[in-house]
Amino acid sequence: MEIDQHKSMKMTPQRIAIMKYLDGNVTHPSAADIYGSLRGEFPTMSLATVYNTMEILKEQGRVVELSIDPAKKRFDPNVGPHHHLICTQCSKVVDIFTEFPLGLTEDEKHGFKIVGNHVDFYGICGDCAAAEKERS
Amino acid sequence: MEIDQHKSMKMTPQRIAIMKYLDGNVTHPSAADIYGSLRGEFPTMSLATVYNTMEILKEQGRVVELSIDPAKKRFDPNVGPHHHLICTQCSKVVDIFTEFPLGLTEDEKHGFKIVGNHVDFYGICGDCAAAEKERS
DNA sequence: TATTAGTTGATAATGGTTATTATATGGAGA
DNA sequence: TCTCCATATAATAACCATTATCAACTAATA
Repeated sequence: MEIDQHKSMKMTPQRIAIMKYLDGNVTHPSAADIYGSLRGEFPTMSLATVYNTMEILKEQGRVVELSIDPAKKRFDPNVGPHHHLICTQCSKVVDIFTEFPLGLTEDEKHGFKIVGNHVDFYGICGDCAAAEKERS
Repeated sequence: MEIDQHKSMKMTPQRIAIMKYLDGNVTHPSAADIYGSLRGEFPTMSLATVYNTMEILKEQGRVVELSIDPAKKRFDPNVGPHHHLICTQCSKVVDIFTEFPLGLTEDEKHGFKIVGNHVDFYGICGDCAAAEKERS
């Protein structure tokens, strides 16, 4: 994520820290994750600042909001086309960059003007599988 | 949806009504949608009963919970393999039954044991496109 | 019909997100 | 560099979907 000047976005230490945190981050953090990671550096930072900043980054297309986790929003600084592997136990999300042929006929589009697509794979991640084996 | 006896599920008028409402329903309703649609018939019904019933139907595999809408959970009584067309403006969700080749190599699985997948297409539905044209 | 385990409905509690607002400040212009 | 003000921050209240609690009720079985 380019941490440069941007039209109508005043750069503050908090925003710079959030953008640095997101740059190259592949953990798909929630607002609380971001907040928690930056509290050490900015003890007075508010969760509202995180949400506010994410909203702006979203509008600028520098971040994508994911609906992957039913419990909370998660954010993805990788805005290029890619797909996700989701652990149904621990909610871990891993990026995959495989491309799939996802063409639809006009009929299959049901009158929609398609602008994008996304593939989610569900499964059990290695860590959770190991933990399960451990318990048995 | 078969509205028959089911192991460890006591059939009540409320549950029967919810299951009838879901049977063949393609609107991917939220708990509030279901509640609102049945209030006329059951003025005393509680939202808690809807959530409780959906939880049981989910456990029984008669319904799938969707994370498509960041604002609320939505439910899909169609538990067979299919994909979704999602309107980014009105959140309408339309089913499509096209099958795509979605194989992953072992490397691409990143240690996950894959159990399923789902393709979401994003776009503007016909109604929203028409409404937009109207305004301009 | 009597029994009882499971369900309902009312409502409180929870947790994530959004709104509000007084105070502080980044950054453009003097 | 200094001033000024539009905008951001932080604290916290409000909001809303979901979950938890529990006393009263009831479907299912004997």
